[in-house]
Amino acid sequence: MSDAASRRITQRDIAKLAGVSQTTVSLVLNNRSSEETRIPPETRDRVLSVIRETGYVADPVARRLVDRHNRILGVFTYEPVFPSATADFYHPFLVGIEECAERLGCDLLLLTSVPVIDGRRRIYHEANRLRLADGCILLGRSLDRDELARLVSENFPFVSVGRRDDAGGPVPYVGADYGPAVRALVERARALGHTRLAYLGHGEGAESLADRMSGFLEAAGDLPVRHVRPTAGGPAELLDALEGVTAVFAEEYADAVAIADEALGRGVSLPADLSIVTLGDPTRPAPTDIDFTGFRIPRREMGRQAVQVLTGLLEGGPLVQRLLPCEPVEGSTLSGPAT
Amino acid sequence: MSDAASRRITQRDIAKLAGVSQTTVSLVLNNRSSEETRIPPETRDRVLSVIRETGYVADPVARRLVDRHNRILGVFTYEPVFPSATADFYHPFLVGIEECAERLGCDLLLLTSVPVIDGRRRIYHEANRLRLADGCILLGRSLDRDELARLVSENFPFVSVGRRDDAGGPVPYVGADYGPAVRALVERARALGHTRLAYLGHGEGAESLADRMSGFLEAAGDLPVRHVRPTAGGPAELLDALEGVTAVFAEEYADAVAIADEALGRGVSLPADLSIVTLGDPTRPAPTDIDFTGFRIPRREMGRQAVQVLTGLLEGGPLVQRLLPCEPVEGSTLSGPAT
DNA sequence: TCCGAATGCTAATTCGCATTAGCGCCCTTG
DNA sequence: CAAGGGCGCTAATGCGAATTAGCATTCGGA
Repeated sequence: MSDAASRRITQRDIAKLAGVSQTTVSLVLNNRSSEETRIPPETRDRVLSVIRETGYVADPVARRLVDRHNRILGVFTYEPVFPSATADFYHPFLVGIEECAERLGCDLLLLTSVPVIDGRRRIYHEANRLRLADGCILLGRSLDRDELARLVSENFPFVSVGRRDDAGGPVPYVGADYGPAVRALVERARALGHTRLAYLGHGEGAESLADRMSGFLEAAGDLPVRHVRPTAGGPAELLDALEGVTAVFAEEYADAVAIADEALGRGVSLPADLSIVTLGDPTRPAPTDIDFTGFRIPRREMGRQAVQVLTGLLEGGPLVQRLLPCEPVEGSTLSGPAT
Repeated sequence: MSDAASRRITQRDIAKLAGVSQTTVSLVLNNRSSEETRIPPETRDRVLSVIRETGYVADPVARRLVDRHNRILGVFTYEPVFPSATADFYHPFLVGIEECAERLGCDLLLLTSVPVIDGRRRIYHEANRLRLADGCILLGRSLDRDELARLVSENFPFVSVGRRDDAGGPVPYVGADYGPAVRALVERARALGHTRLAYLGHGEGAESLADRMSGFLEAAGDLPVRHVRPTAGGPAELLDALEGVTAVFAEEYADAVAIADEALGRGVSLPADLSIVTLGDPTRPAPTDIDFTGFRIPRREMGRQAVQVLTGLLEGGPLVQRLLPCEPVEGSTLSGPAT
């Protein structure tokens, strides 16, 4: 390509054109006329006009090399964002992140180049681009423990979206407060007279799942509870496994839809014969007309606040761990059990 | 903060630890044992093991300073992505862009920090961050002509998503082929017997609007057409302005929804009394249960191909201008006119 | 008239990495 | 034993901007 022709214009070029030194150009650019170094208006104007004519802008890369920060925030998504299945789930987080970054005058570096190793994305690899940013926001249901620990130990500024257990030290996060949200739903079910409850989901593996499960168990108290894992088996098997249960709490929205459809297909009436409660937004597309009772994850707000916490960190602020309340969704799939 | 403690580890540090020079570390890192410079396995292993122990990774910033490119693609969105109104419209483009960037091992820099001046975002301003990326993808309904011209004249590698008129030179783009898509719909309407057609929209201002309009006019031929601009005035006024028309082609999905609702409210039956055709996806949220006849903009594919074209450019490839076909949507709002 | 201070600028260095040129060592060979 | 040549490494330099230290001027005051 036109190497010479399209070479970036540099401060040296400006300097030559204005008949001054590169230093002066830099000084003018940064408005740094202190006691020690002052530039008379004439010179300053001359330089400025050359800059205007040429349309020069400082190379952010070189700048960054010198002052070690560049107002770029990295965004790392653990689960691949494609196919768009999960994209819809992650989008609101990104919207919140972007919104706040915009307000703060930061750009976002989407670390999309991260290679997938052993079925998951890895931050650390030979061409690690993370440090191009001042700090980083980590997104994903389950983050790699070792990588998290390494980030912590290297003292790299980052914030996780979603609560994380300690990883060789406390992990900064902005998460959703699943515990109270789930408890409230379970308590409501109990108040309505349900005594045969089931938890449909893994309930472990990721903090967000464990938090739901523990909220469920707490509120269930000494009530017998059934734990149905949506591993193999289709909707039919799942529904079979729920025989006798009057209220089921579904970790995954899609699972709720699946068993609801299956139940309706069998002539079971909802919620009279079976109450179904969802514990969050769909992470997979799950088309349905049913208005499920449950709660919404404050995704956008989580994104927003994650950015705030991160920039706070960058400015030497404290390590923050914050949980945001989930918004209840009234819905129509929870009622008293048929007597 | 812990300046000294948390200072990045550099090649020099590695060099000291391994008892070699910084040069050697760099050579080992880049596998550059040529005829001239070769590293015996012992030394290489020693260096590598230090690198492994320390977890060193090269600073992408410094690297970029040297080789003048960094596999980062800038993404510049003209319209602010917030509030999420427009976000939903732009999301698919981003998904396509991200998908392709991932495949190519590129990261994406979302230029969110761009200031809004005179009601619109501007690329060129004092803190222009554009050049941090190797090249850039421009997104937005209407791009600023002057800025576009400047990008062209500066020979900065970029690709527009959406067709653009020349701006002091041809503009590389991947756009939607509105002309044929609109023509096909108009022709279908004519074949069904419609003779009183209307175009609801601006039909100018942005290339994408002008393209729709000209497709409309071409296919309308010598038929009288009415042009209704959705400026001031609510749905009622718009519908009034359509008196006597049997088929209306709406530039904006939301406008189609508005007049449809208004028409239904007045007891007009759709499509018997009035056929309504949409010319693209909703750019604003427009909730409706109506299954409009029209077409879909291949947004995701446009994003994907924009990335391909951009990386092509970066590798010295040709300037590409490409239009992708829009996918027809059968829908149920176009039928023969009531006789 | 001469010294010291204020003024207006620049040379030199730094950031972390890549790369070119070339230095010193050892081993061969005539 | 000296010359020649391969081997293994390093010094030096550049990328573009920021910054520190300090060099020339001019000017004011005694």
